[in-house]
Amino acid sequence: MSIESLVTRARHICDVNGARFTTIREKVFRLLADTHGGIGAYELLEQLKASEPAAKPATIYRALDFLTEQGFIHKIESTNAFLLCHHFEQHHPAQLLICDQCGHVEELHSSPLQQEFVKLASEKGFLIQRQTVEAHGSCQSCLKKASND
Amino acid sequence: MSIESLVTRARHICDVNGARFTTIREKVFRLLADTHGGIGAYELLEQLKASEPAAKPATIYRALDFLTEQGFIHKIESTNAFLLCHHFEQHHPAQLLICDQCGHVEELHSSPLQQEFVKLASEKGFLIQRQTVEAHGSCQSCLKKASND
DNA sequence: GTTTTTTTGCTTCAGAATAACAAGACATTA
DNA sequence: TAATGTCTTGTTATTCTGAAGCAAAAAAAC
Repeated sequence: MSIESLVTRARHICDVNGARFTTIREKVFRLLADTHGGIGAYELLEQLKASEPAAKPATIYRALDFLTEQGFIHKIESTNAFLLCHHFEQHHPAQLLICDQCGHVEELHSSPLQQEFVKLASEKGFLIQRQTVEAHGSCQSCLKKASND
Repeated sequence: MSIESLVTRARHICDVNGARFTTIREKVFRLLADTHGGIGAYELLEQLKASEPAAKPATIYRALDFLTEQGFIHKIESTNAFLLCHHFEQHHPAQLLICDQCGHVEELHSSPLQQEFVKLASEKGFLIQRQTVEAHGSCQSCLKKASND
């Protein structure tokens, strides 16, 4: 999936939603798209400053808020990082597998897990509005590397 | 479950582990036990200062680190808060239901959900070492209240 | 073309967490 | 019990994360 294609899709969704995909928002979107794993707000800010020297923390956080509202990104709560979602056509809960060795993050959308969680909550009379499901550990390629040592 | 009973159990586990349940650690433990939901480190610090005026952020964070190592508390990643666990005899992954209305947090330990997550990860070749499973929404009693309006 | 809404610029501040080093308390064992 | 080593706490500073508030600018609506 090329960055340009992601940008085009994002722009289209903004049009539909009557939201404005401004220059700054697009730049932050592209920076996120260039990142293979999650990236912190302040690291994003450093990168944004290359083309927007006046950028301040509020600049980034406002862009991140916007991108979150549009469903373009997920926040990784356990690391305070942000991750571009590649399937943002509809909002969806996700499960994240975060590799502590290489930093790679894999995004999953398991219905069984999702349903199990909702069911579990409803048994307690709890209505889920949003959720955070994250695992830390080792990804396949890091496990392979480790076993070769 | 009374606070004294929790303290006794915690002290016993520390003895077994050869860890020291010092005054400060016990005080922080008790403050956590007095809280019905999660509580932030700095709010905890404010409360601790009542009996330990010299306490500083490091005081709290060190105590929290210790209590985490012993398995006495969970961190709520999505709110940067800490929660006393009432079943700390063995370390275990937990699922948290966090009510955004009243702040109540319910801790669950569902094996099916747990197993589903591990299975899902292993299908991707991912080995889970620790996890964060949190839901935000409305608890039963808040839903009931809302329906009476 | 004026008004209204949204976005951005800018400063400040609050909350969260760690680093580094000194000082004190505790445990060990000689 | 005195000396030693380890663990815990005191203290200061600093970094990271995130939000609040208000003015200026840009875009949309009328």
